[in-house]
Amino acid sequence: MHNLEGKYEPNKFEDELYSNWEEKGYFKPSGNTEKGKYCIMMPPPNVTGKLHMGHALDGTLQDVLIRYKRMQGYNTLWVPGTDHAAISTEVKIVEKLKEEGIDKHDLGREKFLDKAWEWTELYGGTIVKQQKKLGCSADWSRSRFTMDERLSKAVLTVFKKLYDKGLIYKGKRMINWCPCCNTSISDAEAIYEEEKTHLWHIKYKVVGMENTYLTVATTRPETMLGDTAVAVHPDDERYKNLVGKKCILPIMNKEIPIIADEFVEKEFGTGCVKITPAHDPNDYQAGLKHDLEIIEVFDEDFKMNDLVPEYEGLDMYEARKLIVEKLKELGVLVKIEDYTHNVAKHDRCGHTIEPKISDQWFVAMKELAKPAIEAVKTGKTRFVPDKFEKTYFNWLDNIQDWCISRQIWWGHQIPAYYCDKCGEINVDLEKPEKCSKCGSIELHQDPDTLDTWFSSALWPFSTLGWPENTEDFKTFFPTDTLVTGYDIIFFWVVRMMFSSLEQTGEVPFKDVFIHGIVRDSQGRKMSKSLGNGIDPLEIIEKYGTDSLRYSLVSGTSAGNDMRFLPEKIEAAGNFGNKIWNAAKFVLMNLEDADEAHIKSDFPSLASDLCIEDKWILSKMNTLAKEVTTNLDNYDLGVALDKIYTFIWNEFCDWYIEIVKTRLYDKENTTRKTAQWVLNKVLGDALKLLHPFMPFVTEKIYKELYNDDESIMISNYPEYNEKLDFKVEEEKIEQIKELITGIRNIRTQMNVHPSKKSKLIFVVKPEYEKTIKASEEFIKKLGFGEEIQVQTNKENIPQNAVNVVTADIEVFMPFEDLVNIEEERARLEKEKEKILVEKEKTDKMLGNPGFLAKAPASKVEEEKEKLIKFNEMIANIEERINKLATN
RNA sequence: GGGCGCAUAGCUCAGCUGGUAGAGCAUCUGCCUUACAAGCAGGAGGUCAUAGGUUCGAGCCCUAUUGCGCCCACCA
Repeated sequence: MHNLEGKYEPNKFEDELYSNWEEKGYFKPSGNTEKGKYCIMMPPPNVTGKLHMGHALDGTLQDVLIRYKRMQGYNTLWVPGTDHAAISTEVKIVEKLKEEGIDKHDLGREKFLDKAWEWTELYGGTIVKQQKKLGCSADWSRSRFTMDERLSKAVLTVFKKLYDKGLIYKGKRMINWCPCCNTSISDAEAIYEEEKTHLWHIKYKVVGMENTYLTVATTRPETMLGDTAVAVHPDDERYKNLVGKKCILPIMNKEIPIIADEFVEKEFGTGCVKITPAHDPNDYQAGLKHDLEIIEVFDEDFKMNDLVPEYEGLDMYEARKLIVEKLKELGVLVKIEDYTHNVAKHDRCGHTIEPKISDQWFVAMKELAKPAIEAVKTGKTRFVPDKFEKTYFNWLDNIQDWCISRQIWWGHQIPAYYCDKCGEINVDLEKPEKCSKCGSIELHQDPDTLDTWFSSALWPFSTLGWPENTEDFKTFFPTDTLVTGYDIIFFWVVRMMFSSLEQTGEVPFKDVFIHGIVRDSQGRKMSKSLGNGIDPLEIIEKYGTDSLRYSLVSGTSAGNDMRFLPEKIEAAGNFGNKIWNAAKFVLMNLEDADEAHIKSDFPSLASDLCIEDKWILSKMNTLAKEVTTNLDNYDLGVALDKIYTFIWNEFCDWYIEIVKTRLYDKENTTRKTAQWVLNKVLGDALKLLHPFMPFVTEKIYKELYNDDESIMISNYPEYNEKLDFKVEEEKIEQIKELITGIRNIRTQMNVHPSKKSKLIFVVKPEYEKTIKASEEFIKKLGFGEEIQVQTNKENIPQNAVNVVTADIEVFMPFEDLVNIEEERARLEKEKEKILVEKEKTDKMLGNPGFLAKAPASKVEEEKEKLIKFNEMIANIEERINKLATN
């Protein structure tokens, strides 16, 4: 007796199956080295994060791949883990402390970090539990965290190596500063948003010239206090004579030079730019170039400093207001224009980023980028789909040095120790005993921490134990596939590439399988602020994990965004239900089966196979081949849709219906064979489907094979030449076509299902046997009460309607078929349809170019088609003529 | 400003190296047929954005145009 009772209710068995897999240790590498290894590193989610649709998609794709490879016999490893997510975690903790009325700085670094670890331990398990709920078959025993001791060691090692090589340096640069998080951030962390503001036009008087002014346009009048020049384009005729002179900076009443620089756009505004080297990246560059003084107008908190006592301590917007007032008063404000421009925001907190000159640590990118570009150009690492190579190159070709220091506490503290005496920087994994230069023991560590991506950049090898040459590292590195969204190619993929090449000399992964973003039903990004996010766990709760996974993969293609539609989940659930019921049917009919026979190999049965058995076996065989190809090419959506079609539209709709007559007849000699085929085909179908829908397939598999073995470590179906039955396939396809035709006519004629008719088959001699062998199921599916097979057209009743396929003609006599005209019309329509098809073939064959240049097989195919069309048309015409004579 | 992508059935999307356009949902008709009404059977619905070009043959390759989207740069 099987246990597939009642309806398909995934939530009743999914969790239990998962625990079982985990207990059995199926997620760990098998250690079998015969077929080679296959390794994926899971992109580590934020340790305190919650599973969202993006994770669900990413996790599902990886799980499909890893389960597929595992079943194929590869020594598979999928390493999971979490990321400390420096700034975003620190922000969360600061907020939480604030709720408790505690200020970060009052608490102090040590205690703050204690709190952070507490927090990490408290919430760190959440996302892991959710990933398990998703069915992820990752090796949790190898789970890593970016702040683990071993991973931290890798981080410090890399830092020191790069520093010793001169690829990490410290310097004063203009960097992005987030006034909200009070830290520097990298270019990649800045996102741009359009914002409405104004352009203030201010005139500066030129020194030594009566009534001559330069008018500058600015979006930030408050920074004018720090202006140290006005720039014009060197070719700008309007101002050529003024270059080299000075003008007077209003309010400050000081003379600043008028300089010429090509970065100035003549067409923009007035063609004059005020230069504030301290607060604008371009101005900073100009300042360096022209050796201008750098005057800051803000203090550390971005309040006005004491440059002008009147404004000291004001917030920049208040200061702006007052300064604009003042300019008006002075009569130098020419006009105020509405203006929209892009403003840089911090991707974590959304606060406007300020350019700031600051002492920071950088990774010099130029040299590191070269091998990373080369590795993709030579195909050592390839992107799927390959269009993302362009994105990758585009980023690397224009790469700037990477600012890696952050003024926060949660993260890897920079292993640089300053000598209090001589100022020497000592970089080492641990605090040196004394300064390497002067020998002083007065050393203090740089308080800054590293950008969170610095540690994730090492993920593919640090998780395997590097810099130690561990067994895992030797076995699994370089990894095989990285699965990630296109939105983090810059952040992560690029950085893993150059880090791995620099540290290990090898690419971190062979394939980068890129997916898109999961959007809502209206095509919008899911976001907290919009509140349009769909919680994957709610979907799982309601429809089961398999349904979620199905809907995330079906009908999708690599690299493209997808919309998450509720209807799709429904469809997925229906599919689960369909499989469930099909399995129930099979199990029911296998209850009295001879187990040894069911499990026997194919060859001993070959002679017993009926034509429909061969058809479905052959179909399954082809499917296994195609799905394997598709999965190897990362066409997961295509593979899944093929499996779906096979299970539903071939196996359920046809094969099961066909074999019912054999199964229900206990005396039937081929009954046992039908049982064998059902068992075999369902089993193989489950295996093909398992990577996508692991739970329902496992549940059924266990019932079907009635043993302890898991489908997840069973052998993935492989193409087998012996199961290739092209001829039988073709014959059944034609019978299917015929049955469909019969049903079609019956529907058109409004014949109730309960009314049967005699079916007279007129066939070519080679089909006589086939039809006779298929008599029972044709009768059942074609509503026949009796089947008559003949090779000529004698004795066909006058009141019969007919269906024509290439090789077979079927007549259905209906005593009460009254309207000859209707039947004629139907036949004419039928003929029209075929004529349309035939015309296309005629056209191709009538084309000398086609005959000359198309492949021979294609031409043959067309010729055969033409013959078939002609026969079918002749048949129909004959019928029409017969009707006429009546 | 630079780069990339998309436009296919009412909707959401597939469509492998060019060879007579597919799915799900929605829709229409008929069925509670002993696995499944979350189902079965049968339909209807597409000049593959537009205009050229290459080819015997173009949804697919090339060029231009239109519309939409994304990424990078950041002109004050």
